[in-house]
Amino acid sequence: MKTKGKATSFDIAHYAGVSQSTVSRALRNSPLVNEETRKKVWEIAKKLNYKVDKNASNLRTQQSATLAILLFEDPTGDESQINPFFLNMLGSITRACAKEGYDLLVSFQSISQDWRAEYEDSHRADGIILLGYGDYMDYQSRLQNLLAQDTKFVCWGAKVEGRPDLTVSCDNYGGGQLAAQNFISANRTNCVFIGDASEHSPEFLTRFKGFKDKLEQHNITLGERCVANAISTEESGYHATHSLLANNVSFDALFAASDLIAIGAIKALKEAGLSVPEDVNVIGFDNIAAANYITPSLTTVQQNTTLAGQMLVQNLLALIKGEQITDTLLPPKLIRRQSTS
Amino acid sequence: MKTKGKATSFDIAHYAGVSQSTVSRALRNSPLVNEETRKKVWEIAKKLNYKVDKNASNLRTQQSATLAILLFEDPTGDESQINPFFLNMLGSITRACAKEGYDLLVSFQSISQDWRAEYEDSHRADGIILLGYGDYMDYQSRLQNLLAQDTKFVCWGAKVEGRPDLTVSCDNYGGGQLAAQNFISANRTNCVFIGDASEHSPEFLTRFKGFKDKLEQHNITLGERCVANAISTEESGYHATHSLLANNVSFDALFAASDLIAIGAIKALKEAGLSVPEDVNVIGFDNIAAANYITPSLTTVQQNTTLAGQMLVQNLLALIKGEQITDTLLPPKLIRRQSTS
DNA sequence: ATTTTTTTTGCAACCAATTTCATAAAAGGT
DNA sequence: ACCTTTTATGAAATTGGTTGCAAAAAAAAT
Repeated sequence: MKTKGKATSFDIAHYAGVSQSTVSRALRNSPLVNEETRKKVWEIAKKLNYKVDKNASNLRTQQSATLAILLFEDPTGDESQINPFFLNMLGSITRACAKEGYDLLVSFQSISQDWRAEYEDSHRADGIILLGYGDYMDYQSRLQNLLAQDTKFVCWGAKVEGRPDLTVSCDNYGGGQLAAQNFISANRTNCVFIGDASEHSPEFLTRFKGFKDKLEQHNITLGERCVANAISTEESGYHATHSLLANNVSFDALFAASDLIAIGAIKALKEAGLSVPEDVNVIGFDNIAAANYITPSLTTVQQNTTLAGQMLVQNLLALIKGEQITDTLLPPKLIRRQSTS
Repeated sequence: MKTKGKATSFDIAHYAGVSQSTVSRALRNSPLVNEETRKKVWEIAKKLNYKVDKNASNLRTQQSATLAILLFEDPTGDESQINPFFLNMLGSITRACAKEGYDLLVSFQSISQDWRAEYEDSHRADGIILLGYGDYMDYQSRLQNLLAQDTKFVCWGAKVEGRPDLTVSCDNYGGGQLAAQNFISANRTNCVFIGDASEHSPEFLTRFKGFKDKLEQHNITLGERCVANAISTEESGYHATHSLLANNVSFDALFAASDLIAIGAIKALKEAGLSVPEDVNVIGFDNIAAANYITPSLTTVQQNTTLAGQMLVQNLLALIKGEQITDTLLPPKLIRRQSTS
């Protein structure tokens, strides 16, 4: 038994002495075909090493059993390094997809450029997952576009009031509160926040709000001078902390909007002769692998990436099925390590 | 202008008052169509937000502009953590694909199970990239299968004599030599190696060989007792080093087959009251992010993941085009940090 | 033996593009 | 004006499955 090129269902039909439709039915285990026939067809299919042509199949059925993920690059534009947190998310999303029998198309996107969010339009994918920090203000009109085209998609990240996209996110507000509570318990009341606390980074802003509100509940106010802007990189965290110190802001507790920022901050503190946690308590956000490796190891608000991946996929699939779904908020968890006392 | 459902080329044809064939040609910028017609078609296409249906297109052209990557899980079976080195590779491969205008299908695979390497057979992808450590002996027959089916694929990892697959890999032998050379220069001659130095992990074995050969060139022999078996995890590295110490093997230089192993090793050394680098010099392999964050920071043999991703994609595309390609060996580079003196 | 019901099967339309081939229209040459 | 060449277009076949519909075959009921 031999074939030139790839075997098709017609080849099988020929060898099995049945029609091609019957082959198709047999292979999809349709109850319409006789048990014997089914067996014969499967046997021959295996012998010919036949595989359904997904293009043909998808074309006919108008679906693809594939999801796409758009990863928005960090604003750094740094070619070499990808934010480890998102790499983690990518891993868990891939796993979640596999579990549901879906394939995953991966694509990196520059925020600045036009999205190549054509996957769903071009029938490559049944739905899209959007993932990434960055200036969310840019997204707005594009999200509207996706909605207008009735594209199925879910976003990772903060829910923004008035934005109609479906999101899965960590409870950033609660996470900020956790950090504040920890400082309060340790009686560290001279707090600073490092990170972009503007509407350009809704996640960071929400973390900041939770942090600030919890502090205020305990009559601690966070002055303007106690907030230093930073994007989610080590360098940015380093510089922000550095300038804070240069401005003679004194503090004994530092909450960073992300672990990378925290790592940079610790470096700046050390260089300034301050010790962590004795002089300054530090808490980060994400719980990336490095948080456990640095010295002192970093206390941080963990985002459950495994669960996040699962929920993103699950919600997207539900959305595709036409079910009514709502935004999902995942509980954060404080991982205590050496950087807090 | 409105459409129910997605617009097709027929819709455009209708609005443009031309045939569907002409629309297809116009959109693909065929020189066969008149400039005016082309413009009109493009305009209408944009207005209708038309996107070529990839399923139909791929079905007809028998190609997909998509590559697939199979990531083999670490033998640990640990659900939560993915080897950061491979995550990095995934990132750089994704980038390389994007640069070449290809999409990437990602799939995690358990080595134990049957591969779902059907992407190419089922016309989902034009070629496959295989990535992962693990027991390569298992792969053998499966690789043969792929070859028999004329599937286009390239592997990341050590070239194994007699195995006919095309590989892109780091010069592991040279990397091992680099490590040895460094120890020799520092006059550290009581060396040990941690990692699976068997044919089950050809990469590790090659690193070991390079290490051992270079030492022997300087009349230093590496006894059997100086090799401790470990897979590529922190825990495994910890335990291997621990048992080495328990067996009273004394050494002043340790070469780990991977950074994760090295990190575990350093932990074990510290616990045994040994200091790094004073008592023991440690060198790892990979240069994962954590290598830079641990204390002392880890001297390691860097694998250039960016280049690796590019070469994998580049070679695979060449292979698909039918070009003659050869195995690629990438130069390793020693990154000196605090763990060596 | 005949009718009714159930189980299997095949024909052919369909999905949305690409591409070959034939042909019409326009341009160029004498 | 007539023939040749060039340019632009459309009709229709093709890709490999899936599925509605009609019909044949088998089983059950009368």
